[in-house]
Amino acid sequence: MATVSRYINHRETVSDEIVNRIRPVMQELNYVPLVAARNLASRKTGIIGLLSFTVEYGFFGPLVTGLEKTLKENGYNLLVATYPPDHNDEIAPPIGPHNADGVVVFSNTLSEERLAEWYGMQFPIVLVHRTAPHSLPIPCVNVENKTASFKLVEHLIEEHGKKQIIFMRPSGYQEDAHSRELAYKAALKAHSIVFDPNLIIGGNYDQGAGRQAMEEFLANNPPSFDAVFAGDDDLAVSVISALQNAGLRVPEDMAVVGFDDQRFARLFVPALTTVHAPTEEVGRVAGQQMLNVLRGQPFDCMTVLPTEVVIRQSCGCCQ
Amino acid sequence: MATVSRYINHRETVSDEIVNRIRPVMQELNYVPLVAARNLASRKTGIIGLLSFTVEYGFFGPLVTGLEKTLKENGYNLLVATYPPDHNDEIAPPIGPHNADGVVVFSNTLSEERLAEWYGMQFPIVLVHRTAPHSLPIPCVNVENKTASFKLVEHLIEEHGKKQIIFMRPSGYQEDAHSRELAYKAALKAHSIVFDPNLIIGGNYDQGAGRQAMEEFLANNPPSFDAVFAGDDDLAVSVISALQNAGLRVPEDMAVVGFDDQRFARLFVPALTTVHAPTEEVGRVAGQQMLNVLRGQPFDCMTVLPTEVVIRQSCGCCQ
DNA sequence: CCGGTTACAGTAACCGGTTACATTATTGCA
DNA sequence: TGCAATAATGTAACCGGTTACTGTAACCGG
Repeated sequence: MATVSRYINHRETVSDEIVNRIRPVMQELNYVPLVAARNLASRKTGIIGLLSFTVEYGFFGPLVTGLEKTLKENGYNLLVATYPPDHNDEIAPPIGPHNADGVVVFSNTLSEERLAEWYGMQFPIVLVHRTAPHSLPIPCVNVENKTASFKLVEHLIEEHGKKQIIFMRPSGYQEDAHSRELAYKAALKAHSIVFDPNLIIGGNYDQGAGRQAMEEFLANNPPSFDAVFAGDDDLAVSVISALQNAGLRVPEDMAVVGFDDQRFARLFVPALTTVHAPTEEVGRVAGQQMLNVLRGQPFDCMTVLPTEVVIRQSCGCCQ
Repeated sequence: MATVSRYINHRETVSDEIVNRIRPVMQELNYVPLVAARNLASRKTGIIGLLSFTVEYGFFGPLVTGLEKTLKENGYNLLVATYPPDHNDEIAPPIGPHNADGVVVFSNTLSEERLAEWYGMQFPIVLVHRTAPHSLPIPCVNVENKTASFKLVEHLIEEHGKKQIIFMRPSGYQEDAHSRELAYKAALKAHSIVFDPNLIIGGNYDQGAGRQAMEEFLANNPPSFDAVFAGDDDLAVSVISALQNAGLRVPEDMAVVGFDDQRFARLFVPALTTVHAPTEEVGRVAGQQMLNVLRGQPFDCMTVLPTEVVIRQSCGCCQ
């Protein structure tokens, strides 16, 4: 038994003779080791969890692609669970030390106490699009939000002479969104534009309902703005839809820009001016950092992947 | 030990006295049963797998939402793995009897032999967007493709006088696409339009590259068509993009319709005329059928969820 | 030729629960 | 009151691997 185990796991050398004895029998019996038994004995599950605040966001697909690829190549499976904002973190999360070897967290719902608890028991964690508390040296993978957002807003101001720019907060309002908002304010300030708090809208809407936010805003305000910086592309698209419904032309009357450069961004009409975020790469890097932690190898506490402003048509360029 | 186990699993009645003795200790010890141990002893994993040919498709998010919700409510976790067409089904799939209690299959890559093998060993399977071989009475969950597609094409013919309608095959070319194509041909026939095989294009392109397919087609052919039925909304959007790039207006010069009614469909400009497919419901039903199989309860071998034609602008209506 | 190392194979404890079965306490009824 | 039936709890085998440790044979240099 032990020898077969050693053979299967390639842990120690097994003589050719024995191998030749084992292999045909395995074939014949169609033998596949029972994962549960290995798990119990080895105290490992071969599973990495992904705790995500949603799976609907356009971001999710590429993230999983990158993550799953990296993990699968290294013998791990991916367990997926949503952990939406309304989830109660008092009760144990669906994925944790009891059923996984590590968890990638893409959710603000998981409390810092829980993170600290897991960190304390040496349970591997990787955060994506979220920063760890200072006291916890765990890997975080983010995209560069500020510089790109700053440049994007600057583009609206400098190239298109926009002065009254709305910032629309994405629903869920993750950390990313906050950084983008800060950069937006910084860009205004750098160009001596007074920040108007009334021009920050959204934040508490369901997915895809940037349209609703925009419609409500239009209903209550005369169009006292000339551009919209939507916190992500999903939002940008629905904002454009709302504006056009209201009889405004994009980009002629109103510039709209987004963030993420999701798949449809280049296909939309008008093609979205946005910021390209390397989402699949986020997944790959998160997977790699997780592997590093699992193997006790050094890892980066903070990875910031580069982003790039992509100028297309929705800002008014390239007509 | 046994009593604690019984208490935790609520399998048999445990006296209040013992419960009051167990509970505080569990609290104090922060006790969480080790899943691997329960798995080994109970010969169950509490995990349902999802084998999907891709996770990028717009379909994926809602499917997972519905599936995960149903499963989580019943104490199961969701293990996700891609099983793309280039995957070799000779080697054991990443998810199977060795590490899950059942698998939801959304991929053509998993061979019928494998299905038969699993069925033979009583391993629960649910197929989504795929039909089981006749010999295997396992649950399949599909959406109604034919009637809706027929009506959609009929709409193009009757309301908009279209006669040369392209059908664009989605990449991957799942069963759904085939049904839609058949319905397309049927609709042509019903209106005495001769089917032109040159008007079937696409099928082998990467995601989002309906644009490429369209561009190639345009390059080789003068626009000898007046409408496009794209096999799904992803494709429809990229087709529209390609047409507009080529100087054609949609819907004035060319009608384009899709299938799925993905989230962005109503937001796109022009808003997509398409067929609404209840994707999240597919996930829920698939989850429910899986539960039925797991519990030995009766299940439906074929569920066809209703779809509905949604007329918007890309066909030429509602201008 | 011998003691010591090396390479491999075998043995059995162990991982942490579940569950069949045995045991004890309680209840119901003649 | 006594005995069978029932309910609650305890005991220990078992799930199927991994791995520390033991045993054995081949190999090595002196």
